[in-house]
Amino acid sequence: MRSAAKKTAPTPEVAADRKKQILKAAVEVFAERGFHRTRVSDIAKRAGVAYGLIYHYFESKDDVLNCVFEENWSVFLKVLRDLEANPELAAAQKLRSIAALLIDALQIAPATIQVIIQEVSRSDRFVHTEKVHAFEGAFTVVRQIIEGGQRRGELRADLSAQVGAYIFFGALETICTGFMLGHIRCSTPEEAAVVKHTVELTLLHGLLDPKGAK
Amino acid sequence: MRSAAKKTAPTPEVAADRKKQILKAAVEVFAERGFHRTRVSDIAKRAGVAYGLIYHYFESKDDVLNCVFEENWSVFLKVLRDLEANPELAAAQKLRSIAALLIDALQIAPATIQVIIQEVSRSDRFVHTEKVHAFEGAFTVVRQIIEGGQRRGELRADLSAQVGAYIFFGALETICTGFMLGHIRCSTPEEAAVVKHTVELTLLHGLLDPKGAK
DNA sequence: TCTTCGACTGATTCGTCAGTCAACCATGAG
DNA sequence: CTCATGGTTGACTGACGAATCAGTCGAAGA
Repeated sequence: MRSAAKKTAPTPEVAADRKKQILKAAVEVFAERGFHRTRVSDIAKRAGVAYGLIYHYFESKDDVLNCVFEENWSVFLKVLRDLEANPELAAAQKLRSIAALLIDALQIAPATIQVIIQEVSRSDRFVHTEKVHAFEGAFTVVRQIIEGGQRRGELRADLSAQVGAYIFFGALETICTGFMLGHIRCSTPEEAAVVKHTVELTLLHGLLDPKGAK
Repeated sequence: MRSAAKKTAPTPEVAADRKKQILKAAVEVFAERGFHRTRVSDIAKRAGVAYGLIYHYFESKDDVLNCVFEENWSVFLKVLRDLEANPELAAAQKLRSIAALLIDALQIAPATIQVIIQEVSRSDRFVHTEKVHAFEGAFTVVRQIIEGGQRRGELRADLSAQVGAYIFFGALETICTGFMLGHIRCSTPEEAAVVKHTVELTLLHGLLDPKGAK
């Protein structure tokens, strides 16, 4: 009981709890069936809540997806921005950290990652312009990291930071997909280390064997 | 008027033409609005054909998408397999060729690429298992190329070929996405060259500047 | 006790398409 | 000329699912 609230607080955080409860259920079913194939009634059922209540807390089905996205993406973006702004770290180290962040997140909250990657980054790209902007935010950070590294001579200057950032993100995104399909294992710290190591070698050092005969 | 047909050719290839005509229209509208948001009537309208005729040539709306996919993917896959089997080429060269193939295709048939990437590779992954298999085909080829390169000492042996293949494909996929969003320009040979060059440097040589201070 | 307020319910409404089908030509054969 | 064949048409139907809304219930305040 949250009796502490003065007279004007009948349900202080109950509402917040309910909303979270619904969001949690939504993430689960979205991850299982995909946004388009889940009915609002599926979310309600999973949350153990009446159909109509969804519309008490959310504008629409789309709004539910938006909330899932915004709640998580803003956190991710903040971490990214902090990383980028840190002058102590080399560009390579920043990129490594981002990759590690995502790969670790896969173990902690696979469903959430899956929903964001599959349902938000993709679906109806041209309708939800705001989401494209959100992605651009993260994307810009990576581009800036690369550009910074190039200026300081840490990274190759003779490539497009723009395209490089796309490659970096694309690599991570597809690893997430591979994980979801069960093709890439990274559920244990050891497996995750292999993946991180491969990302580092491939993107930072290159696939070519430096000792290799040309 | 197609009066040319002799007596025994009422509709020999007219049917094939019609089918192509519908497929072409379908690719266009799928690219514009996405599979889910296009109505069958949109396809019909674009093709300048009656609604019902779609169902004369195709089982269902899904079947239309399938045909788009299969017609193009099989071609792509064949090229990939031929590349992989060529003992003349170094692994790096094979990977370069694949990247070039895709980047060039972006200029020739952007809508087709877009549909395959956006609508097939993504949507309803777990429903259309056949498509996952198809993708695995291409994906396996890349993994084999990497493994071959590793065996011959051309590529680093201390990384997961599986994950590497995912990174490679992910990079290319996202470049396509960037192109579709208008963020990556590669419509002229010069622009395409920049992109190819960046792919090569990033994935084969690594982002790190070899001269860079550690 | 009575009233208010808002969380909560779920049957109903309403729009949207995918897919069907009966009728319509055009052509070629008898 | 007549019939048959098969491509072609588009109005129609049936299902599905998002969103609504009239109403229930319980707790807090008067």
